Amino acid sequence: MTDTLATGYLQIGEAADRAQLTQRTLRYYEEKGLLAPPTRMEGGFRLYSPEDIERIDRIRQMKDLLGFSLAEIKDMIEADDVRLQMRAEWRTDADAAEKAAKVRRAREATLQQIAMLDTKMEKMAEMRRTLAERVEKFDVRLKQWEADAPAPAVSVATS
Amino acid sequence: MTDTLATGYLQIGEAADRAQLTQRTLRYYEEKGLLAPPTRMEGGFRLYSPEDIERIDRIRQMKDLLGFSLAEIKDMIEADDVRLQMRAEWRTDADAAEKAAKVRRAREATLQQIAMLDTKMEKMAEMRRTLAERVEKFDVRLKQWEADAPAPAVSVATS
DNA sequence: ACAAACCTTGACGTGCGCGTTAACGTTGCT
DNA sequence: AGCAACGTTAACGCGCACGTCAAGGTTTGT
Repeated sequence: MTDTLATGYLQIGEAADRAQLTQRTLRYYEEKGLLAPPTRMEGGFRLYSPEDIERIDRIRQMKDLLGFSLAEIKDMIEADDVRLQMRAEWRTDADAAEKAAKVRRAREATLQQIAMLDTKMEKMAEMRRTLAERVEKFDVRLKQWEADAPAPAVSVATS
Repeated sequence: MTDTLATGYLQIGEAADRAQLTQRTLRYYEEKGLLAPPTRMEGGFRLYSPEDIERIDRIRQMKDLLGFSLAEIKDMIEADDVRLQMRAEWRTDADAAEKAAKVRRAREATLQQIAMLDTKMEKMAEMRRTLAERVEKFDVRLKQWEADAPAPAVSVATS
């Protein structure tokens, strides 16, 4: 229960608990290159920075939401790498326009992710419409069969 | 290339092609109870009705869109069963209010599916917002580093 | 100094969602 | 009747995403 060096760094147990994942999963993600190797204590214990924690949460989010493979997710979070590097390593502007190119690529990748989110959401909206129609047809059938309903009608927004 | 009995019935090959799945996958879905055993020709060849085809497509849609397990999808399409039964077996109203109960359960299930779609879409919208913000931050960084951009700015809707 | 809690790296096991032969039967056309 | 195209079941295999020991090292509190 120690706060792990007073800073926001966490050992793998706490990190796993907070992300609703297991330690095994975090190590596995590291193996697969989804997570950068975190810093370690002298004894070898992993120490996850707040940025690491943030990234872990984003991975879980993408996994739960989109249902992609880890390989696909790995590709998608390259943009995330750049963003996290911007936070830390950025005043170390040794090389010049090379980083700008990186940022541009990250920008493009993010735009593509937005586009794919849009198409997914559009398809889900379509699915929602057909489901709502279906509910209304059920309602019609039910009112057709019986005059009095035990539960009052619950309205469903039709698009 | 024969039209398979002039009606809309399809053999497994054609059915698989249209749904962008393999024959193996269709048989597997049948094994797992996602697909009802279709009618057969005298020799044992599977014949999928238009309703079967429709259902196959819905399963694929759900798999691609939601990223659920087949077991979860199986639960979700119980409501679909009722709907398809309404089309065919429904003038055979031998038992009375028992079917009404079925319809009510299907209705409830469909409502729950709509609710889960809504929460998923909300989360995706949130993700979209953070991605859009991220793009803008990239843009700021880029304009900060260079005065002229080779590609003109592409606007991203902010929520 | 010692124990309890926490961590480490292997390495093997597991469930899912199919892919892939193998061996064989059916259909449709000529 | 024969052949190509299409289908059948059964069984084994495989990659993914971890779960689950095993055997040992580290940290922390007392």
